[in-house]
Amino acid sequence: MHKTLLRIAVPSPLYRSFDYLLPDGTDASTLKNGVRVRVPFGRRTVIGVLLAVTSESAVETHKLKRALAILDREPVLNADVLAMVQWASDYYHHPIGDALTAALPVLLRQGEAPEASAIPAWRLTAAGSAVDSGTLARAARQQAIMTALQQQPQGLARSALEAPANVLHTLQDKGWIEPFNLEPATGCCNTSASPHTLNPAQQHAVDSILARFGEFAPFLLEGVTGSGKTEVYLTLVEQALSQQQQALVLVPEIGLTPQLVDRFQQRFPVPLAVLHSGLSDRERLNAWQLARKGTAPVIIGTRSAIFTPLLRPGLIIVDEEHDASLKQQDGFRYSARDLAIWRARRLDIPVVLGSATPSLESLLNVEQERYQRLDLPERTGIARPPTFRLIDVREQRLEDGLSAPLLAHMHQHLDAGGQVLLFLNRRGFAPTLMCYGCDWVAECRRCDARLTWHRHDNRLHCHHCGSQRPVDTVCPSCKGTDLHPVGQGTERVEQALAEHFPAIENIRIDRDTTRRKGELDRLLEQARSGASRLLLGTQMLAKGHHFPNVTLVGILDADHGLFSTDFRASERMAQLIVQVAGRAGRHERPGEVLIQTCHPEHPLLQLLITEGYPAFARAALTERRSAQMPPITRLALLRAEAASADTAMGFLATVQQRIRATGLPGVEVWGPVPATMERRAGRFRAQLLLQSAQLGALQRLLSTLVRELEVSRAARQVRWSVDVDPVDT
DNA sequence: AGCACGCCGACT
DNA sequence: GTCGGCGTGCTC
Repeated sequence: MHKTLLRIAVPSPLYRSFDYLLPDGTDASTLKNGVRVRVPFGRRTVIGVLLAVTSESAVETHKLKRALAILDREPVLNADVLAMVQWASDYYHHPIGDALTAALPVLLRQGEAPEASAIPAWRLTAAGSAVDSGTLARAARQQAIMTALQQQPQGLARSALEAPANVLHTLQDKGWIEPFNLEPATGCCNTSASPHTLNPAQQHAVDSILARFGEFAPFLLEGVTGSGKTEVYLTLVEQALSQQQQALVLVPEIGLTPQLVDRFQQRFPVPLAVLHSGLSDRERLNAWQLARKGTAPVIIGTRSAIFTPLLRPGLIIVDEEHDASLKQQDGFRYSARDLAIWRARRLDIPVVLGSATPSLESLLNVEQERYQRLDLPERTGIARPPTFRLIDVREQRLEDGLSAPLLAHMHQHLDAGGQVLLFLNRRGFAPTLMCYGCDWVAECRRCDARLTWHRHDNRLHCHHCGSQRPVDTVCPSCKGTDLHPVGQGTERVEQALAEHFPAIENIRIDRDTTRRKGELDRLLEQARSGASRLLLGTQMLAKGHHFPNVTLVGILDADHGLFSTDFRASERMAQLIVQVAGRAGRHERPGEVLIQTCHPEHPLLQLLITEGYPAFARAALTERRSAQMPPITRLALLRAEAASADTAMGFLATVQQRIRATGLPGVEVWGPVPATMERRAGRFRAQLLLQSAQLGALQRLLSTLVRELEVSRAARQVRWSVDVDPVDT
């Protein structure tokens, strides 16, 4: 029997592939797995991906339809990516067609040819170059465009300008700007190959990894902030390039900053393929294509870049491997870090996981000798590590969240000419609006959450569903007017800073102040240059930015992570504290870190500040071991969401009984329990926790579960999903 | 997820 | 009389 059937992954939420007859006049022997195929599916026509050419089908031959057309000669997904997605679809229990869809650039899903093509762009005309954009002070949008283009003489992609078409056309009518096509793979090669010397630890790390080029070898590169991890990455990438290989670099969302890209761009005289969320579909396809064709030897991207096909793969780097954004939080819930390991094994290449604060998962892998650990203990230059101190705020009267000792230290450091960075992971003015008459608090109508008062628009915002409304002036409960903001957000602290330090310019960096494109860069530049000496911000400020003159870091509220229902909360708190602290004392001046807390006696917090992250991590791992929690055991969640709490909980209760009845050895079932925030955007959420010491047992249970749920009538009353290795529970 | 079929309530 | 509400079923 000839192999004449096509096994196709079709974009749908179904946990199976579909078989088709060959299109008319097609020779099956020329087909390669991974090509796209247009097929009839139900009453529609869709684009699927060829998984295999086969001779047998579980479906009777007369029921098979004929595929309409083969869209590619060469696979859009090469063998390793195709295999990786199939493995991930299995492991994360996500439908194969949907998983493959997530791996393909949008334009390829829509049937476009996989060719790079020109990008619509704008540049200045000769007349435009002569214009003083200061004269456009009354037309802010036009001015922004002109300024941007004057900084980029070679022109900017339409999508990078983020300007409405009518404004562009106004400028075109004035004869100042003109449209043109930006060719793919241009705009590279301004390399300024500076000589760089590595310190002994860096050199040792580089040598160890280089020795394993060409084979599968996972490394954990543990380097404190400022120890020069990036320089190690650059040297390794340089080596890969010199061996005609490509390097794939994964970074967390917030880590993919223009500074990082610049650093790579300046080092290598080659086109970079940069994959970030701001790209248009066309730009994304182009970057993807440059990677696949081997034109771009270096690919930098966030989570989804792990699916980029590479012609000559040589090295994978995952920076900030502990970062939660490497795990997709909805739909196809894969971990880009874990897939990177899988892919490197399949490709027989080294993979480097880098972090100043490694995940307990990776540390356990080191302990079990699955990963080789490489340490970068020293800070580069003459910088010394910062000193830590806890401030017990139970004994303090807090003025707008700032304790007296913290204020005193701030004065000291500012007087000495230093820069001060304050970290508060809460935006808005106050996280609560409370009635002092009856203790009523303003809550979201659609979520189980309090509303945050934002002063800039004087409205109450829900940070979970995005809804907002005017601030109450009368208490809806007791009709009193004694309503007060309680607690501190960054807006409130910003105001307090202005009162305490009127002579010192401060800047606030959070999602609200950086909404406009380019604003984050502008503020960061202002911080870096020292123009502002008081820096206040949320996570955005904590991750990956260098502020050489910061000598004091204040963490305004460390308590969030100490007592939480999520077993990973303390790990995340520790990582954040270390990361924020890493902003201090990076130059000649030693830094100081002050942490405000109501629980200065907390053992993990104590350990963290007295002995550092490695000691903290060892203790946390011991805790996980006695609690039988990941990474010692494996975890999966069955999540359910419905319009009513009873529906969601009832469904999970049925599933739980079903599992109990079947009696699966080795798997514990906990719950169902309502989610941490049970109601969100008007929907009720609950989850069932499945835990096992054996991955195999857990996986088998999930497989049967998913197969049953797919056809279960009860399951159609809810929205359910499986989350393997969840990062928040 | 789409998309159609199907069987009951208020409208031109 | 029909437009349309969303329950149910199916996709090689």
